This record gives sequence, structure tokens and C-alpha cells, in this order.
Amino acid sequence: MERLPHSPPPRTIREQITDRLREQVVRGELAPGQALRETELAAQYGVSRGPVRDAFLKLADEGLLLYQPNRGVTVNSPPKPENRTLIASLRQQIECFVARQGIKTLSDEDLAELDAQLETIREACERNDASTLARADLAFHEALLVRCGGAEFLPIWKWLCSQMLMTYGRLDEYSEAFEEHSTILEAARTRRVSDITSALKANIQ
Amino acid sequence: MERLPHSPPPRTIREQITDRLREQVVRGELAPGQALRETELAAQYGVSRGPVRDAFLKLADEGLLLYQPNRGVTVNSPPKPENRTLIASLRQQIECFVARQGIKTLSDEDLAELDAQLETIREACERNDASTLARADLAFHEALLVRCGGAEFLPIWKWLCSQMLMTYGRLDEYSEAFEEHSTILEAARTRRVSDITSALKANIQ
DNA sequence: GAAATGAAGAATGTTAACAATCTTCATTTC
DNA sequence: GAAATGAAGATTGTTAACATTCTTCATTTC
Repeated sequence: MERLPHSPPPRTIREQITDRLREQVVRGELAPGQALRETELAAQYGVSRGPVRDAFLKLADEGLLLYQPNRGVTVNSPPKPENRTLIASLRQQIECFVARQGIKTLSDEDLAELDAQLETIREACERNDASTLARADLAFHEALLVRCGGAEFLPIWKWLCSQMLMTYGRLDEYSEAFEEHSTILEAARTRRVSDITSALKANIQ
Repeated sequence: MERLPHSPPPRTIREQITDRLREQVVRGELAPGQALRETELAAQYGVSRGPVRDAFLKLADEGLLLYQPNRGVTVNSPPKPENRTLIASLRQQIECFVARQGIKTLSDEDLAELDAQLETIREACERNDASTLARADLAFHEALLVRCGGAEFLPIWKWLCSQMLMTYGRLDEYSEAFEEHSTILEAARTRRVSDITSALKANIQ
């Protein structure tokens, strides 16, 4: 059976564990420096150590966990304050650069997906659901990035986002989130480069 | 037994396989689009599939391999031409930012290590050894980054370097390499921020 | 003849057992 | 008493077998 171009690839156990663990870390549910044991988490999630190890290695690569051979992983600390401005700046530049290049080729289907993502943001704002809002926020930006042809940058973009999430813990500016992303989407519709870059810069910091 | 602060951690099989495979890909020995099979490489390296799988997942994260669940990995293509300027720019900014902050606290020991790295570059230039030169080039920059307190950025820095290496294949400007890195080290010695940033920008592109 | 079906083979995903390394802590030595 | 020694336990690293998914291709159906 042929797989559709934009259909999501099958989610393996490894990916599920990775996502659940990432969320726990960025939410601050695990204190920096805390040791994580493969056996313990494998039992907790009801799987074997294999996928848990894979998740550890990936999250260590993302900078959320600190990995030392034969000595296990610990929860990493948020980035040093003096590095945060650079992190935000790099993310801004990636999104603006990609948007500038791809905004002209956005199809109606692309805009429809962004609209759907914006709707999720709106619902999360209304319900004051910080957890869903954080996910929807990133999903919106990721969709914009991919639809503008910037999929190549996803790995480092996600790294930068993880570092920012570790810093802020959780955002709770419910009202502004919807407004800001609505502005971004409007700019995308009009295809005006200067509008979308300024909207992105206002939102990313 | 206590491990020294700067001593290298033990190299696992996984890391050895990862490094060897990475080198093969950035050297262009494997054509983009070519499929890599776990069983095949495991037999080739004389190990089991486990470490090979770990290497695949890590290199996919670095952007060198393309990974699709249940469908294996293929060698990824170099970044699109229009994205290369951004990639080089991001790497420039990371190195300059970190150098600007850490140059003042460089110890004599730090400068001695950079000197050793520069010596390796000089030898590789003399022998016209492109492979060693490419490694020594990155080792110099990595040492500078780490000694200036920028270890936090290593994951995305390495990602950017891998992408640049994929683009250029191999560099063969033997004479300039030594000169440029010599200039960088001199600037580090004098602790002049403007000197080191301009030297880095001249070298990274 | 073209598309749909399905079984065989090959690849990856997961598991559990074994091997190697590290940590801990009681013991020894000075 | 402080440092070195070493054995026991715990943890990660690796392996090989099993489970699942995907690809291929001969067969069937229209």
C-alpha cells in the first residue's frame, strides 16, 4: 500500500516513550540533576529497556538529558542565562528565513492546516490549558516551517525549542498566544514578507 | 576511581560505529539516496545490530541519514543551495557569540590545547592530508567552543558542521587552513573580541 | 491487459538474557 | 583516623532470538 505524502509515519514505541519523557522534562516534573534509570522507566511504561534507551539517547542529543557512558543519564539543567538570547535569536532567524523563502508558494491546503492549528491554540487559550497550548504553539510553528520548505532545519529547530521550553517552564499568557499566532497566519495569507517576519519576531522570545 | 574533569569518556562500540559511518557519509563515499541495512553493516563491522541501529538513529538526528520507521535509513542529500548561507551564518554566530563571552577567561592550559590542535592542522597541511585536515579543523573549533564555555551548543553546532561538510565534500585549501586558524589563535591570545570574531567569520563560510 | 489480492521473503522493532562497567561499602593497611 | 583495597550489588552495553511491518511478485479477478 502506498503511503500518502503528508500522512504521519507510524509511531513506534520508541517515539511514544521519547515524546512522553520529553514532555515530563520540559514541564519541569523532573528536577535537574535527577538520575533516570532504564529499568525503572521501562517497568513504569510497561516496555523493555530497548525503547527507553533509544529515548534516552535521543533526548540527550536534544540537550534535555545529560548522558555519560556506563553511568546513565540525568536531567539536564536549563541553558545558562547568558546563552538564552542567542538561542531565541537563532530560532527567530531560522523561522524568518524559511518563511521569507516559502511564503509565496503556500497552497490553500497549507493555509488550511495552519488554520486548524490556530483553532487548537484558540481552544487551549479559552480553557486555560497550558499543557495543550504549549504543544499547539509548537505544532503551529512546525507546520509553518515544514510547509514553507524548511523541513531540513527541523532537528536544530526542535533543539532550540526544547532549550527555550526548559527555560520558561510553562507559558501562561493565554490571551496573547492566540492573538500573536493569528497575526502570523494573517501575514502568511497576504504573502507579505515584512509582515510575517515582524510577526514571528514578536512571538519568538 | 574518580575520572578527571577533561579526560575523554570511554568510547562505546556505538560511538565508534557512529563516527566511522559519519565519516563515510561526509566524505561522500556513500551516494545520497542509497539504502543502508542494519544487518549488512553489522556484519561488515563485526558487531550486532544494536550499536548499528543506535548509530543510524543518531546520524538521522544529525541530518546525515534519512530515517523512516519500519523502512530503514537512506543517505540524505546535502542541504538545498538556498539554505547554505543560513547554515554557515548560524555557525558563525554561535562561535562568535561564545568566543566573545569566554575569551577573557581562557587559561594557559586552554591556549596550550588550541596550540596542539593548530599543530595537527599544520602537519595535515604539509602532508596534503585532506581527511586529517577536515578532522583537525573541526577539532580546533570544537576545542575553542568548549573552552570558551559553549559546550551547551555542541549538538546544534555539530549538526551545522555536518551539513556544511556534506555540501563541500572535502576541502583542499591546504595553505589557507593553517593561516586562518593561526590568526584565530593569535586573536584568542590577545583577548581582543573584534579580532577573534572577524577571524572566525573569515574562516567559517 | 490492468488492477487487486495474498503469500513468501526480507527488513526493522522489541524483547530478554548475558557481558562489561561502575558504584557502594565493609575491610585492610599505613 | 585516612587512604587504599576488593568483593557484592546495581546499572548500562551488547547480543541474539522473536515479533511486527514492509516489500516483492506471482496469482487472481475484472
